[in-house]
Amino acid sequence: MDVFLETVSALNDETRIRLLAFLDRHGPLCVCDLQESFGMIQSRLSRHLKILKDGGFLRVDRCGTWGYYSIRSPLDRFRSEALSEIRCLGIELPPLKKLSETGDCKL
Amino acid sequence: MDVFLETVSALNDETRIRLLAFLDRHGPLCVCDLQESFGMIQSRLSRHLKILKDGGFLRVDRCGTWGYYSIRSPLDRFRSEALSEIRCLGIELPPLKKLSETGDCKL
DNA sequence: ATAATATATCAAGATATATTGATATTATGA
DNA sequence: TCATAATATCAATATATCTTGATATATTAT
Repeated sequence: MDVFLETVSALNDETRIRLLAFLDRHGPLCVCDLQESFGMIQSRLSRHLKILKDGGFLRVDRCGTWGYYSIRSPLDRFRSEALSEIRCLGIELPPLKKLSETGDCKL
Repeated sequence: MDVFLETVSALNDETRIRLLAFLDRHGPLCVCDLQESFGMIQSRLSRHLKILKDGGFLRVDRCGTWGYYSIRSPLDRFRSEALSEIRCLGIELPPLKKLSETGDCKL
């Protein structure tokens, strides 16, 4: 029950749905990229990304001081169905503004 | 986005998850049956049932003064997958205490 | 018509979640 | 080592949701 509720409550926020849609479209991004793209302050993004990660939707690849967030793969049936729903919503997303470089990190 | 959020937030409550599991198991029940089975006050149940109905999970069949709630059928993919998850949670449910009678109503 | 029953809705207080600004942590480069 | 940059966490406030008791609506029985 707790795990399911954690998954559901991760979905229960418009900001997080938009972040999922954005990461689904633009692949691994770090907090500063999202900060620039969405015009949100860093602590807000960091918090929502943690909730999405704990909810089983995202993975993080650390690369020095950068943390690259991306959709976890494979997703289980429920989370994957949730992502399909989100794809079908036709959400308007901001343009990607990428500041970070992957350098020699393997993503 | 609004419809999806309404669906997700309907799932985002332990009481409602238990109600879904209970109605899934025991078929159409009215508020007074659930009140007796769960030992909850009527206004609380009525509110949660409305949220589940608005979220697309339940239907209501009126039968005089009784309102019989049951899982809507067919459910779309996402809601159906959510219900599957709930079935797999192995939630402990209270025993059914049925007060109402369907009489000549067609359920 | 009146009383009794089932349900829905409302208002107030309690609890949870989101947002912000400040601070802490960690890694990189001079 | 020291300064800088990216990220995470904390504390305070704002906002949303849940619970409860009271009231309103609607149907049935007397």
